[in-house]
Amino acid sequence: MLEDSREQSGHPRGERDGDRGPSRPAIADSWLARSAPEVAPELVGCVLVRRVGETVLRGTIVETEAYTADDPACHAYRRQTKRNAAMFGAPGLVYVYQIYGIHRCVNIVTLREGVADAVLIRALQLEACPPDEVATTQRQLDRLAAGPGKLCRVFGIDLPLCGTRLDPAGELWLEARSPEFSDGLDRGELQLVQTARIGITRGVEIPWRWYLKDCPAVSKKG
DNA sequence: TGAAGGATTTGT
DNA sequence: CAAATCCTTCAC
Repeated sequence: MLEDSREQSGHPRGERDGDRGPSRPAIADSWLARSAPEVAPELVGCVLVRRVGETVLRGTIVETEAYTADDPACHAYRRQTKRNAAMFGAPGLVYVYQIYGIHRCVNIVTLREGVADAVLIRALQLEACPPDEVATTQRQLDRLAAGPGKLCRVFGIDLPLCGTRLDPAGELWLEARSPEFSDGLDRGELQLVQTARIGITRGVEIPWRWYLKDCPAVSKKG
């Protein structure tokens, strides 16, 4: 079991006390062996964990989108290429791509090897400000990972991670929803909203975007 | 071999 | 609403 990184002394601001709880169980590849539209809403509430050296960053997923092999918006819709090859891999692989020459976006590959299904992680709710970031207000912290490009920048997710496997012993992995999050959904205190996907030109009508209602860390408008 | 354009973000 | 910015993808 992975221990949280020890608290670094000397961070005068931005650190909060919410990062000491026990880690949730890591999500198994078998759990991801379902179609992307099935997995995507269930990934909301799960935690994306990133380790870079001694630093461990955690963020609750609050917005996702699903892409499938027969979906015209999918990068792998036409055929397998060098860029999208990871999407054809086994569930539990990571697919990272560069967009507009500037940003990176990260996907979780689902379903099964040979079929290009993946879930785009679009926004994270951070519990604490990463050491290299600046967030003096709660609002700034909320917006730090509010978007697929922003969360990759904050988590240091780049192209070398493309094709690697989610692994609690590695640099990137997923943890299951907390009981509190699941209870919140059960009680209706937390609600998932399903809408059309954002920023695409094909498959525009397909409603495969999910986000946490009223969450301040969701990209654009909730 | 070349050009178009993209699962975005930011500022005007 | 347009720029930034780069490399994959697809057409010639």
